Amino acid sequence: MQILQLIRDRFRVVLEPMLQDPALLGATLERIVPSREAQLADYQANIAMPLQKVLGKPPLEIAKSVVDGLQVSDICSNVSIAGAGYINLRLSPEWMASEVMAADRDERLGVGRVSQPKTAIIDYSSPNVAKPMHVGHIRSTVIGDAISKVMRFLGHRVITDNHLGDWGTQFGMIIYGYKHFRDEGRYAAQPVAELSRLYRKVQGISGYQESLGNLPKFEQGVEQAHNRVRMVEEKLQGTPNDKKVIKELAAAQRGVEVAKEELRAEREKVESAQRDEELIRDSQAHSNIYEKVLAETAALHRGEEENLGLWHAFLPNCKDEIHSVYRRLNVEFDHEYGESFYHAMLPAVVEELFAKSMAVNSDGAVCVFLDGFDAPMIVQKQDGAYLYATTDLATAMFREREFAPDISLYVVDHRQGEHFTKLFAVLKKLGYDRTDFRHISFGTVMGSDGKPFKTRSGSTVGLESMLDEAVSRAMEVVCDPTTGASGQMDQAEQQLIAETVGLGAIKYADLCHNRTSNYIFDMDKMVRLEGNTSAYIQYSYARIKSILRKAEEKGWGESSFRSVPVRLTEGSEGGVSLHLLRFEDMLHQSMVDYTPNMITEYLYELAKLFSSFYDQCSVLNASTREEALSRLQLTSLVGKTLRKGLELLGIGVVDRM
RNA sequence: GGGCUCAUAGCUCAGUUGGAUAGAGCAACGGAUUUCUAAUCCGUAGGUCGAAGGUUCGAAUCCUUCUGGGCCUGCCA
Repeated sequence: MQILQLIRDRFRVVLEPMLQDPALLGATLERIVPSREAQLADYQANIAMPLQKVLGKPPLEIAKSVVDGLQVSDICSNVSIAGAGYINLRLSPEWMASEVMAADRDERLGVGRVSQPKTAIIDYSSPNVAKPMHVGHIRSTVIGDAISKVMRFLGHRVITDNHLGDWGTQFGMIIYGYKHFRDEGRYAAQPVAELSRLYRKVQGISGYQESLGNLPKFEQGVEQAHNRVRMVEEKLQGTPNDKKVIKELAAAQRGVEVAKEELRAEREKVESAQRDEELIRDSQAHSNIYEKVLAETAALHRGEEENLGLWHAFLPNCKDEIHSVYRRLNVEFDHEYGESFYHAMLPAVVEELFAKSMAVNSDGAVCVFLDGFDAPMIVQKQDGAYLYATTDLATAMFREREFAPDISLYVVDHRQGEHFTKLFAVLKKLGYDRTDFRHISFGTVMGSDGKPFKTRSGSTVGLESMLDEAVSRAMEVVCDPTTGASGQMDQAEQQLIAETVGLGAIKYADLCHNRTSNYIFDMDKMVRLEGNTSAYIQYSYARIKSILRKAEEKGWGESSFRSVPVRLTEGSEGGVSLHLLRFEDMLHQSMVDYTPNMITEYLYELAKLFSSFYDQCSVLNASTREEALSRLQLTSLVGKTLRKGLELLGIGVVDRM
C-alpha cells in the first residue's frame, strides 16, 4: 500500500484547479509527508505556507479552502489545521484495519510492483581475486546486495555484476612468486593456500623495498617541512601581527609533525621487516622486485604463453576461494565478467576516443582532458599499457550494448569519487546519455581510534576471520543457557542461530549507518541484543513465532485468525498498524538515494513498536476470542514484515532463540 | 595550491532533501515481572546542531567566510 500516493492523489483533486503550473503542483504535492511527530499527526501537508505568495492569500485561509475541498473521509478520521498553516491528517483505525488484513493475506505483504520497471545494472563487491578479502570489501558487498534485492522486489529488472579484479598486478606477483618461490607439494595439496602465500610473500618483499626506497624521500619531507617553518617565521618577523601568517606558521608546524610521523611509520615498517631474516634474504636475491612483477604482468597482458597458461591455471582456484565467502554471506551475482573479460576491447576504446577527438597525446600518454579538472583521465600509459579507467569505459560500453540499462550503479568507496565523475562525463560525451550513471559511494570503516580499521599490527583485517569472530561472539551472547530458548536446543541449532545472528550483526551494523558517512566498527556493540541491532529485531521475530506456535496449539492457526476482522482499539495497536502500512512507501523512499539505512531504521522502529504492543496487549490471553484473533493477525503481519525486511538486507531469521 | 567530504547529547549515530518543541540507542538515574521468550517495557536527565554572517513565512539542512578532521589530486585500482 502506497499511502503517500493515495493521500497526494486526494490533494491533487483540490489543488489542480488552484495551481495552473504543473511543476508547482508536483512540488506542492511533494510537501505532503509522513509526520515526524506522531503525537501531532500521521501525515501532514506543509503546503499552505509556501503558496501564500503564489496565491496572494494568508496561509491559514489557503489551508482552510484546501481542507474544505478535500475528500478523505474514507481513509482519515481527522483533518485539522494547526500552527502556521499545517494540515494534519489522522488515518482512521477502520481503514488501517482493513489494509492490515489485506496485507496479511498477500504474499507480497501489500507491496505492489512498479508500473514502469527499469533496467538497472548494479556493480558491487568487485574485489581483486588472489588477494584475501578484507573489511574494506564488506560495505560494497552488503550495500550493493541490499540495493539489488530491494529494487528487484519492487519489480525492476536488476542485473548484478561482480567486476572482479582478475587481470591486475596481483597476478604478476603470483606469477613471479610461482616462478621463484613455489613449494610443489603445497601447491599440489592446497593450491589456494599456496597461491595466497606466494602473493603475500612477493607483496611483502615489494612493500619492504618500496618503504626502503621511500625513506630518503620522507627524510627530505621532514627537512622541507622544517624549512617551511623557518621561512614563515622570517616572514612573521616582518609583519608580527598578521593573523594570516600566524595561522600559516601553525599549519607549517603541524606539517612538521605530520612529516615526522610519516617518516617514523615508514621506518618502523622497514625495521619490522628487517627482523624477518627470510624476507631480507629474499629481498637481496630479488632486487627491484616490483619492476620484475610489472614485467610478468605485461607479459601476461601481451598474451605470452607461459604466463597466460599460469593465469588460466590460477584463476579458477582464486575464484573458488572468493565464492566460498559469498556462499557464506549468501550473496549471489548474475554476472562475474571481471576485468580480463574486457582486455581485448581496450584498444577499440582508445581508438574511439581518438576518433571522436576526445583523446590527445600528452607526455607520451593518451589522455582525455575534461572541463573542471586539472588532471586528465589517462587511458593509456607511456609504455602502452591500459589503466582501470580504460577498463571501466569498456565495461560501461559493453553493458550499454548488452543490457541497455536505464540505471547504472557503482557501489564503490568514496575515494574514487573523482574517478567516477570523470568516467561519467566521458561516457556522456561519448553519447551514452540515456543511462543514469551513479556512483553509490560510501565511507570508510574505522577502528575505535577513529582511524581506518586495522589490526593491532597495522595490517588490514581479514574478512573471514572477522565473520568467524562475529559468529563466536554471537554464540556467547545468544546461546547463554540462562536466557531465551537456547537451553532447549541442541548444538546444531545453536550453531545455526549463532551463524544467523553473527553474520546478521555484521551486515546490519554496516547498513544501519548512512552509507556516505564513516562509521566506527564495534563488534561488542553490534552483536548486542539491545539497541539498534539485528539481534534485537531477530529476537522480536522469534517471540512472534513463539506466539504463533502457541496459537496454533490452541487451534488458532492462520485460517482461524483470518476468519475474524482486525479491530484496532489500543493505541499501541494503531501505532504498529500505521508503521506496517508504511512498508512500501519506505522501500521506495530508500531507493531514491539508495540509502538502505532507511530500511534498518524502519525495521528497528517496527520491532520497538511491536515490543511496546507486546507489553501492553496480551495476544493469547486477550479478553475475548475475537480480540485475540485480531491481534494474532497483527502479530503475524509484523513477523512477516520483519522477515521480509531483513531478507531484503540479506539477513536471515530463526524461529526461536 | 586545487577539489571532494565531514563536524548534531558524555559515547555511537539518525534526521524523508527547507517545516511545528532537533530524535534514537548505549552509558547514568528511577520504576514495572505469579512473563504470549524481562534477551523486555515505561519514565527522568542530558543540546549554542563546530563559529560568524546571509537568503525567507520558517535553516541542523541552502549561500559566503572562518576553525578543525578525513580523503582525492598525470601514467596503482
